[in-house]
Amino acid sequence: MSRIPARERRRQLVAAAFRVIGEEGFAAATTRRVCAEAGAPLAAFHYCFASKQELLSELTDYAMGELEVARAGGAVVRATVAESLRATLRGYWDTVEADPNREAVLTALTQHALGDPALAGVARRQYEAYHRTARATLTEVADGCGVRWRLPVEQVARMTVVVTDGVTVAWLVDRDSAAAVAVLDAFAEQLALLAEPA
Amino acid sequence: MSRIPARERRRQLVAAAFRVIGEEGFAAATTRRVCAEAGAPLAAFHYCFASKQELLSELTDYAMGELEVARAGGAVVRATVAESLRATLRGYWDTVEADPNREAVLTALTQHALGDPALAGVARRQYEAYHRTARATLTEVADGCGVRWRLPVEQVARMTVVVTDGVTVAWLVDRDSAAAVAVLDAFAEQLALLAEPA
DNA sequence: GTCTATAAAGTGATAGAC
DNA sequence: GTCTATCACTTTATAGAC
Repeated sequence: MSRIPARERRRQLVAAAFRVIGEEGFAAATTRRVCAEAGAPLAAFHYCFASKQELLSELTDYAMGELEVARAGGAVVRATVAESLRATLRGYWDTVEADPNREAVLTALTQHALGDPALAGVARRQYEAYHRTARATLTEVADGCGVRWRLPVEQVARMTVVVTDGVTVAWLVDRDSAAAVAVLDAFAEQLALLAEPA
Repeated sequence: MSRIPARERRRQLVAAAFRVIGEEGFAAATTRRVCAEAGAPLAAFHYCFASKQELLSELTDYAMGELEVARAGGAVVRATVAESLRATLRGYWDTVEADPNREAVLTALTQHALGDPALAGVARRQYEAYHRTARATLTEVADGCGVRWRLPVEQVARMTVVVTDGVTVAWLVDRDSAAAVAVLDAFAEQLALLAEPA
């Protein structure tokens, strides 16, 4: 019938798993459910992936890639550091609200990886990517505003990841957007105090 | 054989589920695995609980109770607000490091509840409890130090939950205790700036 | 109340026809 | 390569002996 290349099938299945987990949670992502979502027969699964774990591993890469696309142009430079940080964090927030499922998938993957020793490295790589992104963005903002961080940028980056991650999870639970933005704005002001003229 | 009251059996099974999820992740918590962990036969499960979901619901209450016990005497009052907040947050952190599995279970339950509409209320209640606890602790600290919060205490509480939750998840992933404490200390200083003389 | 044994449904993974 | 049909196993949940 439809002669779809395996490469393309893989992509479809990963994207389908992404949607299923985002909308119905990790437990719903059975091979059957994923194949149905992709419009593929069940058997397609195992001639595209050696195992379900292989799909999950590729899914993590895919989700991180989606993240990188969404976060592109992360740093925003304005007149002051405080304003720049606020705009940057609001930019982050727009990417969350634009696609909440992506965040739900990422937190689900983290959680799953925590329980599975075979995937422990996956969660670590995920957070290292978060930290790397935050570090780059913070450096860009500081450079653009002609300031430097009073603390090691690694530490400021971790604070930022902690806050964005925490805000996101809290929002996934109660969907209180106003509260989320208020926290991010307050954090932007506090972060600005950690900068000094270069 | 062992004539154990159902009430006690329930307690044992909930505690067993708690341990299994904490150590091996949510997916490992099958009825079999939980019963084995509790030293109970498989059939014990269904004359203690109508369904697995009933256990999970009770488990959430149990975990929240454990949390309340661990966090008892949360507020610490010292000479200054900054010192008080730092001591209080470090007290929080001690409870995390003393029993990391409790936190792992709570994040796993949150994650699971996010995907299951039938349990959406569970996650919300969980976070409401977090916010309530944070609000009470922050109020206690402010009163003890003779200051008041510049922002509505609800917002300061949400900031605190965001940070503690974020720090905890990041630590569950990479177990970097020094980084966790550094973030909490920095946050304590920043929070102190949100207080003014009463 | 307590257990062994088993049912009924769902799971990841394959065999084998086309 | 692609699919139908099915395997081997695990899951939640029950029956029925003691």
